[in-house]
Amino acid sequence: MPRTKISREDAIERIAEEFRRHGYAATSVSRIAEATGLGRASLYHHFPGGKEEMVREVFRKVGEEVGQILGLLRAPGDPRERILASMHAVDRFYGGGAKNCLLGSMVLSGGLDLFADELGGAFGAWVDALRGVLEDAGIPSKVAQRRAEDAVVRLQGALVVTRGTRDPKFFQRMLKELPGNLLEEGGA
Amino acid sequence: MPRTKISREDAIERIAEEFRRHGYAATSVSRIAEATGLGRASLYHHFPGGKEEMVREVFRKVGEEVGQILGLLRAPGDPRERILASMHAVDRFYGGGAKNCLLGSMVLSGGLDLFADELGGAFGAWVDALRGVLEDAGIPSKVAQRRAEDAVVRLQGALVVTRGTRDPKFFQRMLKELPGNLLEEGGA
DNA sequence: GTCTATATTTGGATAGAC
DNA sequence: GTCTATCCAAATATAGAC
Repeated sequence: MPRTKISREDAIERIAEEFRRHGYAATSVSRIAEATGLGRASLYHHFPGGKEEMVREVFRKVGEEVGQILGLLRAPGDPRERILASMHAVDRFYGGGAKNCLLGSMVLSGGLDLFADELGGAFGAWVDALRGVLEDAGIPSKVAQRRAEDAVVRLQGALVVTRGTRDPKFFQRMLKELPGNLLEEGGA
Repeated sequence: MPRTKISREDAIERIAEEFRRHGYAATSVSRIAEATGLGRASLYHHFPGGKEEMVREVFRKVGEEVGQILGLLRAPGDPRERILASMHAVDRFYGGGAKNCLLGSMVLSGGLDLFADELGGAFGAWVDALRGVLEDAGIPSKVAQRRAEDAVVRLQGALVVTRGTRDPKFFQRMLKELPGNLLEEGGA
């Protein structure tokens, strides 16, 4: 049998799910121990910095995954195809709406004070990548910026409402309509 | 001088602000004591049920305020005027984007388990009131429902992003554009 | 109604055996 | 790497004097 019951990356993945579900403050180390099956003391062996190191590692891992999605937007190729590919990735990333957004959770759960800069930067990275692909589609920079911001707002809102109502339709619909909203001919 | 330093309703208002800012789990009774100037033991005198009663009272009060706003939507009169009046009220209610949505906070901060039904119902009440005013404006029921849901999603998203980026423009813009989005001629 | 003091529990974190 | 035991701080909550 393996030395460790669970790999570090798998543990971080489970910890991430706890933070997404319950927010920063409500996620106790005991809870994390249960979720990972690792025992409190073992957790401190793997993450000597305690809860703060755990959440930092979660940010790092989630950041990498988001980076993959943004990479799809930045890749060469037809803008519409890039957007559709990224939407597909977003769907998987959020488990079809079942998973919360870590950013949103942290914003509303006491984690904001600790990670204010990271949070602001993450929202900005999304907007920048979306604006870039829209510019590639020939959309003027100012319009592209506005639509990109609107898309991020809708994504966040759909996740919150989906979770609050426990009805995934809000997330699913938003995902389906976003490409059209982003690329439409109209002025706004 | 008055018997009490602060009225019950004023205290609840301040407690609400703490829950909005920090979420349920991160809002300690000590923090509430500071925010209200009431002292921990006094708080338990006013709210024998402790933290849970405090948050219930907050829900009740915020619910009343939201009821006022929804009343503007349900009132007789020109639909556009009713929407504009409610948007103005929403602006005040959220302090121009400075105040978080209690619903959103509770959804992501450990309060969800305790108040799942209330939360779902509150989102539904918003959608129903908005759909009603749009139907009064002659918009078909199905389209009205969809636009109403979209408006609630945008509102929640704008509040999250505004708070995460500490830039009120997301909220302000959403508020300004919502009446047009709701009433536009187009198909969606 | 408010205060001091305190009981009780939980959470974060560490030490040291294995 | 994991475990038991433990420390310490903070949090919820209560008792009782004023």
